Amino acid sequence: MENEIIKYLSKYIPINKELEEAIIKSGFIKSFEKGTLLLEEGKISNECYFIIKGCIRSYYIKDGEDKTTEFYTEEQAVTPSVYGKKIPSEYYLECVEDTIAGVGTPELETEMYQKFPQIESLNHALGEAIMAKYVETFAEFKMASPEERYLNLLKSRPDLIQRAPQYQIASYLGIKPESLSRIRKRIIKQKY
Amino acid sequence: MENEIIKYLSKYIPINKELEEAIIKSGFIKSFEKGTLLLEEGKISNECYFIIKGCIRSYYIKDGEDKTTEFYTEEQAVTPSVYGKKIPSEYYLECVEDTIAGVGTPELETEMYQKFPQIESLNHALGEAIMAKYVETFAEFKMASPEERYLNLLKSRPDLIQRAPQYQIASYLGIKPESLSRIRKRIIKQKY
DNA sequence: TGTCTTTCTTAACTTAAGTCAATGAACTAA
DNA sequence: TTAGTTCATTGACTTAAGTTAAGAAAGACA
Repeated sequence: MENEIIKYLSKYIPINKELEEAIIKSGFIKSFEKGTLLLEEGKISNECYFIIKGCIRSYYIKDGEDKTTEFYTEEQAVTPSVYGKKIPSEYYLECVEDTIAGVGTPELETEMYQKFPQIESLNHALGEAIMAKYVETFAEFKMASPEERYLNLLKSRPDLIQRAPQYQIASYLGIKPESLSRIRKRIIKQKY
Repeated sequence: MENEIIKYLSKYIPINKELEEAIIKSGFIKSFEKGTLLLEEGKISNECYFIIKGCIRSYYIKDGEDKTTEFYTEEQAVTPSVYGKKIPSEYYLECVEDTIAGVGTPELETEMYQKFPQIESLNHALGEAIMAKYVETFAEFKMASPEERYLNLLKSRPDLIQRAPQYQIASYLGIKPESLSRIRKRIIKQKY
């Protein structure tokens, strides 16, 4: 499993043996059971995650309802907005499946930046790429109707629809579960 | 006007005289008339902007309609998703008002990073803060109804409603101009 | 295997957004 | 100042999402 993360990172920067060993030996790769809460509302966060295998979602509880705002899957980084700060989180992070992830802390980060300054450049470049993609996702979301959003999701992340329950997908699309159910019905009808 | 940008940057990193002068002398601060297209669909982008005064919006033209996806105002950075890459843009950038902005290029960035490595750390920290805020904005958008989105905007960026025409605000909120008009009417009624 | 719980679907009804078309208001430019 | 344009509002109508409630299907677990 360490191999996967090395393979992924080497897409972005050259990784030599020394760096590779440092990453593996740091022992920062952990596994979590489905349903594990990695972060809760009101709690402080000192960990960020890089998913090697599995799925994590972020959700708010608003008006008693569970509102999923993001799904993170393989090769995605999960950085709580309050990570490393001393303010309480407004949302939850939950493992949707059994999940294996690299776990980062501010201390580990600082240590790694000092030993391997190239990592800060990597993080910078990576961050910009993620930001650009995210801005695009938001734009698409705004421009689309609920039905179009579902069709977009089917194209861009078809696996998600299998991996997460429908009521979570619904709030992720900004609609109610009943509406998603009807949208699915409508789409199937139109096909035949 | 150079003062404003120095004042802003010094919120994030200490800026000494030498760095301050380098920024000012680089002559990268320019002004644009209202209506100026800073980027067009299909064109390559080699510039990013930091707004000192004014307002820039990004919009797509989809199904013949103008869809505003973002408004950028004072102290915000505008980095086209294709900035510095050799792929054509999918959207437009337009000055909503007369605008004064710092204009960056990949060359200038590289030069500055070499002369003042602290800038890369600044950019990294800044980028993370912007990302965190953006993720939150997206989450709020998903959880809110069109009416709530408008009320949120009234609270968070009341100036925008004065500065940009309503049809642009409407698509920014993910709705049609007619609906925004009715939402406004509804809100006024409820007040009295 | 059968029970309990959670999730999904369906139906009837309400509410609000989309659409189309017309009018009114505000802004531009000759 | 007026004619032309763009933008905002309104009305009538259509469509789809929200709401509430009930029942079916699927999963979890003893």
